[in-house]
Amino acid sequence: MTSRVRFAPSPTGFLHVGSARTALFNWLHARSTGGTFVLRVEDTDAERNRPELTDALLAELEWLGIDWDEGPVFQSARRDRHREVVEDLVGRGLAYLCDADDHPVEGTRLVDGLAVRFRMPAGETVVFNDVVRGEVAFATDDLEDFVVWRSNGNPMFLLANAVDDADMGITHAIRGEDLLSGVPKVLLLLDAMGVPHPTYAHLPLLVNEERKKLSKRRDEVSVGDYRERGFLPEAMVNYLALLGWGPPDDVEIRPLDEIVGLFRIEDVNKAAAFFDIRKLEHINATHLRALSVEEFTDRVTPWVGEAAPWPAENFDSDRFATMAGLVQEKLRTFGDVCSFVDFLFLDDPVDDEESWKKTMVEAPSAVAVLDATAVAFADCPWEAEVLKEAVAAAGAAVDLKLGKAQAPVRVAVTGRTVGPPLFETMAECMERQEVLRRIARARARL
RNA sequence: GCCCCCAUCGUCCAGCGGCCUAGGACGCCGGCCUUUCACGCCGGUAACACGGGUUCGAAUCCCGUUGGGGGUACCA
Repeated sequence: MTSRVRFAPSPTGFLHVGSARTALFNWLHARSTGGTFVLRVEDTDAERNRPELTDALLAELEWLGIDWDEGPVFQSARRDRHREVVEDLVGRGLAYLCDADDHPVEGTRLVDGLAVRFRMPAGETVVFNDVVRGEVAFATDDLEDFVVWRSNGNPMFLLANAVDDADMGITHAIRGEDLLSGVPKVLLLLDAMGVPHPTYAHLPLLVNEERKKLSKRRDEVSVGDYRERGFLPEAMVNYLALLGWGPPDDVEIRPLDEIVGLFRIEDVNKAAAFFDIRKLEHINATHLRALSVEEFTDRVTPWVGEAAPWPAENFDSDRFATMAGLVQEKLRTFGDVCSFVDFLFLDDPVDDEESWKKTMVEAPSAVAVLDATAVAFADCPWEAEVLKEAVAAAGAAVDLKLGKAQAPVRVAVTGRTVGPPLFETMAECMERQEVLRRIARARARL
């Protein structure tokens, strides 16, 4: 039998990184076993359900490259079927009506104002074998009669979940560990319906630095936020795959299709995993460097658009394209790009205080280097190699190697100690007069 | 409170009874390379929670303790 898995998010309007990891592991299992990946939107809570929230969710999945074979199926559209199952349960005495005070009510007709509770059998043990956790057992005596149908005429998610998994032929339910304790109830429902159980695999939770489940309130959990900060989808899924699973050959950074070939749901480990953004950044930077210059330039361009710190009319796409190749290997995320190229499009470079202090105030030779450089730059050929020699000579005159000598020039021209290769940048992207003006501007401040 | 789950470097992953004086990656600390930073390379730091068993032999199996987490809604 070929596997059928499902990702069943509730429509919250954004994709949580934990949900994305769950979706990814389901997808990986489907793709690595030739199975089917079904998308199901669990929107039984009508009050919170809005179509645009689902759209946002699907867009993020698509961005990550997680595609689905069936769906999205909306649970709310299956209400009649859920009701039918509940009525059957009530009819057979396996569930009963109850009022707002939770008092049982005689009768078998589902009416507004009355909820339905499933009758928990006494003295039984529900056992199941979880793919990642092994055998798990619950005593029914520890469980209470639970609501399967709400008094407002909608099914509870446990009921809808059980019915839909059964009807859709789901073979593997792969999801977060926070849902583990709901399993016995679902199993009892499945038994009552007389259908087989899917195989469960409960993934370890993603936690924050306090080892608590990632929360929307205090943690950065939105996949969309990472996208907007300039993370690549291929880096995002690569990192997510590493949370709770590891490749057998220890090669962590690799394309998704390779992971598909290596992934096995039974290799997933049990312990909670900390979402470490520093490692994500490292993986992102590595994927970034692997891009061709053309593709890098193409994909980074949105980050030098509207949000950029310079006047829009100053932007020059040709100069930026030249610069792109020089900064690609230095970025960790696309979001970093402006700080590497802003000096090209700003009327005056930013004056980074730390940089100024270190290379100008605390460097006694700064004045000499700047003056000598200005003289040399005034009428030399405007080529990287020539500019480099000029600064080297200016430095040598005061006993400084090129590394030290270029620092004040770099800060005068770009505003910062950190940036792209200086001489190439000046030769290829800047006018001689502008460079001289900036050197003079810095000189005037000393 | 009750139920369930978890426990290897700061972090993620490897280890599934002997190959472990515990391996890889991120981070961190040195060094090299170098026009800054970054990249790359070299080296270093750092862990089997504790206590009992089982076994010739345990990070690996069992029990307990401690610690952490999740669940306990007419949310999903």
